[in-house]
Amino acid sequence: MSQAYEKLLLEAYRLMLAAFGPLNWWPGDSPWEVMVGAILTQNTAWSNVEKAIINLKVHDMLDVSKMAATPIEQLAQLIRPSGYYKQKAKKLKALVSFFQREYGCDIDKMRKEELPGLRDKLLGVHGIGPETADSILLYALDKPVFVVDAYTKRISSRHGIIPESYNYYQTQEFFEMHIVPDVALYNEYHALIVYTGKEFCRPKPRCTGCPLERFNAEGGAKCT
DNA sequence: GACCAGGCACATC
DNA sequence: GATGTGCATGGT
Repeated sequence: MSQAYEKLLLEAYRLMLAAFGPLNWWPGDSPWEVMVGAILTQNTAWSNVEKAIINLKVHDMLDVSKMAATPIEQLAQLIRPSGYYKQKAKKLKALVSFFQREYGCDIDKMRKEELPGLRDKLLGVHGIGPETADSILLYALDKPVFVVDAYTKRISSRHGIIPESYNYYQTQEFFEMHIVPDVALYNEYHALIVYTGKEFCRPKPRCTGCPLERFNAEGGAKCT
């Protein structure tokens, strides 16, 4: 483990936490709601996901067996505000089947499973890719997995911490290599990155006021 | 009206 | 294994 990167990443965390945190993620009342939210938020603003989840709740559809019994077209209409609604309805159905088949809808049974295997099983479900799998592992199942998203890559590459060319797994390995595996820490770290990214690290950057401005100078890299 | 949002599956090379 | 494309709503 590189001491320098360890220190750098903890300092970035400290700065973001001082500015915004703690954020107490994931916004959801139950592990199942977290899993559903993880699908719905794919490439979508969370405000739109909230509308879809409210629809599900109002129709008493945030329930595994009821979701299973509901026609996919009806499910799709309920989640329409979250965008890509036909695809996401199919993905939710796949998640429901998986949760029923593998765990009998028992979240504790799922939580007891070991990491490499559990992750691979999630990745085998239609609609669950690396980020969705890791979000579920960390935020619904309390596994010490560092979640990488567009903001994670953008922020860390703009600050010169990782090369822009790093893919999901290279980025994840870097963070997990330099930050001690701790569920609460990984939880808050990812939340802070997303929050900071939303505010200050958009594709067309305007980084004034970013809590990592001081970090720029110290790290020798600019958020351009 | 353009751009963006807490990706993924699938086709193609 | 890397790269390109379709998917869709709602806020700024």
